[in-house]
Amino acid sequence: MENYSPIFHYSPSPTISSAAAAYNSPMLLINNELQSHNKANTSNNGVLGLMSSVKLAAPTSDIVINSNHSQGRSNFVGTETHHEVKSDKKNTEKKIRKPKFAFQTRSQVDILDDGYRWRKYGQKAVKNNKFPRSYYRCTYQGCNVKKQVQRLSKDEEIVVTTYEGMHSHATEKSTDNFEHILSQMQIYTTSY
DNA sequence: CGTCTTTGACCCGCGC
DNA sequence: GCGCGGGTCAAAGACG
Repeated sequence: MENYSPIFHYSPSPTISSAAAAYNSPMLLINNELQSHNKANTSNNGVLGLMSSVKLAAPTSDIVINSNHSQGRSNFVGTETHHEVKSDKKNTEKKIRKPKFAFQTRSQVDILDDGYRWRKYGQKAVKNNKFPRSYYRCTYQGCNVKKQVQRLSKDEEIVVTTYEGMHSHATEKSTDNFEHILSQMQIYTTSY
């Protein structure tokens, strides 16, 4: 697999979408023209039907972002979960909760470029799913953000990307397209 | 040669 | 306690 392509041409934008900014969470660039690896023949313009249906989901949710386009196809549903993590290995059983943020995306490529650099550190077969789940960590020094990428076996075009943690740095790339999408989103918060 | 992926082993929590 | 499933580590290999 290749590295992330450094070529990104999103037009500059002065503002950051409120949703992603609120979470201080990685911004998903819903734009896969940069998916240079050829898992699927990306001979089209790189849209790959991504924009047609984007969803966000997670097993447990605190925050749900949902937006239904008038055509009923631009579905954008987001959930943020909190994951308990031990801060120390010893008796400091201080479990801190890390925010989790899962995107469910209809795409033929597994890896959605969100502007950050990720290093893959694991891959596991998932039960009841013929596709493996991949584990990535942000390579920025001191940034401990992780993400998981998983394709549903129910619907092979659905890719679930789960972010965990908050980036301590900015992306190197513009987040324009995502902002455009997020501008159409509504945010619903639910408490559990 | 440095960076990143691959992949089996290992660890840990949880349910039985 | 044991087995299973999910998550991580780390050595080895691939690649630019």
